[in-house]
Amino acid sequence: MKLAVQIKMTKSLYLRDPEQSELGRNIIKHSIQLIQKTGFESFKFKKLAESIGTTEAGIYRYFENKHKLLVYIISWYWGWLDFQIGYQTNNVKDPISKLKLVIKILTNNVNKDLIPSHIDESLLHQILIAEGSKSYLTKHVGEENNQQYYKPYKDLCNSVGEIIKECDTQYQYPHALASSLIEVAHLQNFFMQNIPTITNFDQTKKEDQIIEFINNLVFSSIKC
Amino acid sequence: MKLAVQIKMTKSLYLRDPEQSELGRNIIKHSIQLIQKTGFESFKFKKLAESIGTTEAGIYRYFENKHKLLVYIISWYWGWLDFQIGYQTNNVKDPISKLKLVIKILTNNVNKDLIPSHIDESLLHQILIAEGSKSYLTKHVGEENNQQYYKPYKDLCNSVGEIIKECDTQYQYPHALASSLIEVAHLQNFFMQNIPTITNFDQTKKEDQIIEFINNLVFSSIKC
DNA sequence: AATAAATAATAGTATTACTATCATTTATAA
DNA sequence: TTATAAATGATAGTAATACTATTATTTATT
Repeated sequence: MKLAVQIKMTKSLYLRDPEQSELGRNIIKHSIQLIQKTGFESFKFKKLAESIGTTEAGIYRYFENKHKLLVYIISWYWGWLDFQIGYQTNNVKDPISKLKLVIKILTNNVNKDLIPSHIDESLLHQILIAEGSKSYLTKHVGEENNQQYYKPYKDLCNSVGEIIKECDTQYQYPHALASSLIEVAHLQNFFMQNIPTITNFDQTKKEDQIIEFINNLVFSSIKC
Repeated sequence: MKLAVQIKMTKSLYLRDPEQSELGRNIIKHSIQLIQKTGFESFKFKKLAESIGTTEAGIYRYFENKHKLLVYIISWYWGWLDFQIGYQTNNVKDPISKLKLVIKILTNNVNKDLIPSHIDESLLHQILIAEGSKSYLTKHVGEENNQQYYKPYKDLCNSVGEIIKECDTQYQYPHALASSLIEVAHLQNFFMQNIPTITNFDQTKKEDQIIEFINNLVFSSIKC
């Protein structure tokens, strides 16, 4: 049996743990496919149920509503990225090389080892780009934050912030820079794909220019 | 009669021009209040109609759906900011001072002269922060871009990009930097208000630290 | 005064987001 | 094995929503 990582999830996000059953894993798997294909606004529990071969009620036993399901999926990915950063930078000593690797991981993650088999990493990456900010852009962000919905995201920002601090102990805004670079990586990818005039990136070159842009942005700001 | 600016809007966004009638201006005015108060997801044409004292059908004669109304409002604000930049930097010669002023305007716009009386600038600024990216984060972004929905946004990115170029003619990513700084300004403001651990900003200091953070980010990246 | 345009009033429809109920299957435990 | 509980399937139902359609009334224009 293939080794796969377990990402710790906030219990308040689900009613029944989707990782513990075949139906649960199917909900995650098909949600990722459907959300990526149709966009979150057109994503309906009824369609999801049909594509799995279960009923709406079946889904509702796992997730109270589709917003929580989105937050679950997005959080899972933040947790996954945070794990990847720890795992891939494990034996990198030099903080600058470390931060460069982190930027690369955040911009176009490649390592697909250890990912649970029901999760399609590249679809999930596309969801992050196009739907990620919808997880926190709600009127209930305050309560949801209190209920730890965004813990994996905050942990990730913190991990990246710590590496920034290693590079420049004097830098005043490590967390703001961390959250900015994470968001800018996704945003510029979205713009490159959809509104290319407001970027200077050529889609044929994939994420390479975005990585260069962010490297320049980050390493000019911090003194190292 | 007070002087007010006219922002040129894309015709495909509305069925009837809301600036040309009392009802239309009321739709804009009350939309801004309601969206800010309840968030876009809970914003309903029925509630909007009630608060104006008209009927749902009345709103639908101006806007096909609430997404178009959101894009209209957001676009109006991009147009307004673009105008503000031109107006306020008009007699600033030094490109660096100009760019600093632009960053300030984008982060917390203050000048409320010339704004049409039915538009509440500070509410609109809050909407930009919390709902702005929903205008383009849709599966139809491609078609909507073709229909010029984002023209004011692209024009603004272009104006800012041009000023960046003035500061450093060699810099490779002026548009990407422009769109990034616009978005980061809003994003960090949102995080400061709602998920403060992922920023390094103290809300009591308002936007001053955000401005400093972005100044540092931008002026380290470009050589000047 | 005649005509057109904008608005108000009302009703109706398909879809959606959920809740409730009960029967059946599957897992667990005595 | 049998008893029991837990998970799932099947079906139905409801309130709210995002629109569309129709007709009457008011307001503006010629």
